[in-house]
Amino acid sequence: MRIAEFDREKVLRSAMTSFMDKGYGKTSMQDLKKATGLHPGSIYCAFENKRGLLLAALEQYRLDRNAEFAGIFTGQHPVLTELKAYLDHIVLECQSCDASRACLLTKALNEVAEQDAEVHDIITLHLANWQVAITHVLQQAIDQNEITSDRNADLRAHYLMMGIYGLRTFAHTHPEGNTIKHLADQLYQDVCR
Amino acid sequence: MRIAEFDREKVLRSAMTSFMDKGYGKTSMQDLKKATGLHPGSIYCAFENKRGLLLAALEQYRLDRNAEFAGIFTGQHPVLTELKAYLDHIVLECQSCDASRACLLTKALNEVAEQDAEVHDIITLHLANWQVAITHVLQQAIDQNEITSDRNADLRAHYLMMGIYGLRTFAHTHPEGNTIKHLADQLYQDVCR
DNA sequence: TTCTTTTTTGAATGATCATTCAACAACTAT
DNA sequence: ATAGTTGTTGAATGATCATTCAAAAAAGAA
Repeated sequence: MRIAEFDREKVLRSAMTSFMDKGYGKTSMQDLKKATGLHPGSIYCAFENKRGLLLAALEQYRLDRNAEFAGIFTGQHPVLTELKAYLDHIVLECQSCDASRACLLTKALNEVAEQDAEVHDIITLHLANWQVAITHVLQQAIDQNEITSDRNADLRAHYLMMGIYGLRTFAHTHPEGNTIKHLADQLYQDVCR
Repeated sequence: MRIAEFDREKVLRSAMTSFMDKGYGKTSMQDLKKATGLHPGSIYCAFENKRGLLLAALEQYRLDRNAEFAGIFTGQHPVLTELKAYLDHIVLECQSCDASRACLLTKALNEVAEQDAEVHDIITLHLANWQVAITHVLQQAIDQNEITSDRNADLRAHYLMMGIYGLRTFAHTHPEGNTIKHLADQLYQDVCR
């Protein structure tokens, strides 16, 4: 026996940012070697493939995003307060210098999912889980009479997700100023109206 | 002298759909040869580069989109009626079987714009022009008292664009049913509220 | 027709890339 | 300590790709 020397999470996060910066296709094994510090052979030993590394990175991304979500929706504050904080968090992400480093899911969805059914399914599943979580949040808000029930939680969740997708794309071409913040604020109002 | 044999618009539209289907990076010259019917040498003679072909395809896409826009906003109907028709048109596009063939601009923005400043500028310019056109439409609606002036046309235009970006991404994972239609209808209401 | 210019053809080129592999090193268990 | 197993190294491999090029073909000008 022998234990692998590298820190799996660090390696996967490095791979993640490489894939987000250059895209999956344009990220060469040399890029990945530089980014992760792993030699080609080690990558193939640990992840079988460049594609295997992508799958593992997607899984790590899922874990990270879930942790982030759980860290905001703790239940310690009113649901809507937490939802607002969640949107503000996304705005900051869009405004950060590496906004183009956007979301691994949408990047991979655009670039590889259409050619790779398994990747498509993984991403679709992850997004579906995200939707369930958001629906749950909005259902809580309805149950606690923070918002009305004339539009159900599912509909509101769909709309919120659409808005967040749009915010991210919008940020690609409008990184300056606080346009993003304004849009997010109105999105919040429209979802909770 | 000798005149080129191929139909430039047909070639560019073929290249467009190839780039949209497989992405710019994964579309090989062989793919382009099959799609356009042009041999590699001819492509290099006419467009200098694979990248030159992308630039030409982006320009053709711009022309096509502008024509489409002008065909809907004719001024023959009330502005808001035309805006509704525009959104319905986008919904149909999202629901069509080749929804993944989405928008060349957002695809290229995600895949190549971050690595290629000129492509980024071209896309940003096109999107800015689109924004101006949409703002103009909404300003008309305000001037004609079809919507209130408590939110200005710019803000409304930004929100509409964000929504359309989001619709397209959303459609990638929810092609079924009329969720897209519902979302577009609410987007319309929120923009015009 | 004949010359000139431009396009077309498709094989050749050189670069890049993912992947493999065999030698080597490190760790565990006996 | 030693055998066995597994991770690491980095050069080699074979495939793929964008690009080039020289020969052939087509069209207009003379």
